[in-house]
Amino acid sequence: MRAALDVLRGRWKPSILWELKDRPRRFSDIQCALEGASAQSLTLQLRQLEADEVIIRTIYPEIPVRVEYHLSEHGRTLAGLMDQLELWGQAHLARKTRSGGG
Amino acid sequence: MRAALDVLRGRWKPSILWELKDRPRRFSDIQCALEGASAQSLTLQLRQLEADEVIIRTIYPEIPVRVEYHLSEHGRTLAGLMDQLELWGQAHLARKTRSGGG
DNA sequence: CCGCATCCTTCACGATACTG
DNA sequence: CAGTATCGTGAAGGATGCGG
Repeated sequence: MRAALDVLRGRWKPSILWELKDRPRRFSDIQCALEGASAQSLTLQLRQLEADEVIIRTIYPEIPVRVEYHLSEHGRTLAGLMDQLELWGQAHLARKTRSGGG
Repeated sequence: MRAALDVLRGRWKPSILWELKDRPRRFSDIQCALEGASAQSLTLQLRQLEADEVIIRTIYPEIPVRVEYHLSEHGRTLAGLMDQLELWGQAHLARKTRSGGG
């Protein structure tokens, strides 16, 4: 439990997994999708996820250089949980709407 | 997604859900189980979870007073995810062991 | 385009003292 | 036993400037 929380520790980690869930993404794609995250934070958290073998980083030595991130098999199972978490979030919002609006 | 992350935001929230997963717990029980959490932090996070209707607070006006917390139905589904997260954490630790041990 | 180093702000958490 | 108010700490994150 502690270990899992540690892997997810960070403002953007869950969202990063969410973004990589269906397809690989470029650095700038992720930054755009996570509107509000600075390049510095993103890089750091990306590196940590990579160190935890949750995501894989691929460099394409083109000009300009292109870098893509995708989930490892290990990371895919974790992203699946993010999926469920998102569903729970939707139910939670629906509940709050009823509570606040009615 | 954002909504779900917001509900879980806090050092001890996931662990609190974890503790309440199977049975109701008293304030001091939780504080003991989460060894390292101060009463102040615990109170705050408990209140927030209560505001999000994830947990329910029950006061027994005995002497000394007794307070119990238990999951709402809504919270139970979230705690279920914590359960899965814990399983993932175990797999992750096993992987790291292999990685570290060679 | 990608990534890193540095500086600064934010804020969540912990320790303490006190109430009922 | 449970909860509240206040103060201090430290880590996480954001802005900026530079290099490949």
